[in-house]
Amino acid sequence: MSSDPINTKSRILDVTWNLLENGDKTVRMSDIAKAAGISRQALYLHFPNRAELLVATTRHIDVVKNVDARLERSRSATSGVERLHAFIEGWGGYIPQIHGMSVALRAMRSTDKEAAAAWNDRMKAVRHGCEAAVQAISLDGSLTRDLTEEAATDLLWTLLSVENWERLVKDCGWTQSAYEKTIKQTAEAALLSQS
Amino acid sequence: MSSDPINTKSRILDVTWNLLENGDKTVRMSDIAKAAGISRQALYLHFPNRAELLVATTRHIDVVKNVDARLERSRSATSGVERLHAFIEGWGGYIPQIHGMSVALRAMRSTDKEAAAAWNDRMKAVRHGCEAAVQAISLDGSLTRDLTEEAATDLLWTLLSVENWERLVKDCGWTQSAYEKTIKQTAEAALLSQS
DNA sequence: ACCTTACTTGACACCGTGTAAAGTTGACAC
DNA sequence: GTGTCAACTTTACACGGTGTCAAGTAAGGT
Repeated sequence: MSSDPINTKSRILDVTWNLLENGDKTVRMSDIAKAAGISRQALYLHFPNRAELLVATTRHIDVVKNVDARLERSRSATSGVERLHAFIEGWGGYIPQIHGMSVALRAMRSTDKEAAAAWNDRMKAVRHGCEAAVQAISLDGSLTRDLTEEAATDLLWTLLSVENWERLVKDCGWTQSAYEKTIKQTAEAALLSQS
Repeated sequence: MSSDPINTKSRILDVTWNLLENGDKTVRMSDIAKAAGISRQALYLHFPNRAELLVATTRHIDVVKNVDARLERSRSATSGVERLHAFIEGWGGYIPQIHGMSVALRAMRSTDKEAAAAWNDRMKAVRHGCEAAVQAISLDGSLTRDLTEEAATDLLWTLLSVENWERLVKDCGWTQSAYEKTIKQTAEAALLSQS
């Protein structure tokens, strides 16, 4: 055979992504192998274990979906509130695309240290975005006096969690736009001083 | 031996509870058995499987901590806002005591249907409390016009999730009182009309 | 003395992850 | 056209955790 290893590797990543986002049940290594058209063992020739395969898949999704560009778009905003809106749209709109991934990675957190670290890294990046938005609001002088910048960042970060998106969109059946609209309103109501 | 089965059963529940709240790692059936001073197999004489043991433990905690009384206390509130506050204190103050339990039950959701159902039931009860608070606010005429009663209930329910408590208190290091205070403020800002 | 109840010990099947070893097949080199 | 390398295959097995099964034991009541 001797097929192209790069093709196989990216095919594995695509297939893993697809299974995670569209599959209903838990995705096993054998499921991924079958979907990629290789043996389960061949999977371990490309990735040392399940955790690293999942982590590699997140990175792969990031590249394909260009998450950096998405999140950096909020940098061009002039006012704090604009920045807040842009960030909520950027991150909030990204969540649906990584949701399946996120479920799998979070499920591994309890048993796998590496998976936990990967997820935390990810969340730390989101927190940085939240921090930047809060600082922009603070610089405008419109941050509520009830919260320090740090507390405001924590709160916004919490508001924008994947878990909250899950609950509102998946459990409560909200549309993506209703989610974004209400989160924006809630974030504004919680963070801005009533002028 | 022939020890008292009721004592053994409640000892198992106590020990499970204790391990879940104070243990750092994943709690296995063998851990529980060892802590209860019985064999692993004897556990299966009292509970058919891990899921039912966990579910029974939640019910046990509810009884001991009197969760009903806690949540019903908000019924005596006169205004909608008071009711909201009482509910946030009641449920929000209960979360720390069931947190370990909640982690374990949520971790099982993906693999065990019964565990998922038990957790959902639980959350449905919380949602009822949220609904009652929102209706009280609406009756006062102070619900924001931006949200329907249902959407407001969804939002409050989301705000009061165990996951949000986890993030703010466990991950961000907030105190319990800071958590309660800020959630109250945020809920008010999001749900009340600006008068 | 006998039965019942609450347990014990030991063995084992199942599932999913990860490891190990030996065999196959295609591409490319010389 | 022979040899070698790389990508893969098949088969087999160890491990950890859950759950099952069967036989044995020890205390209490009648």
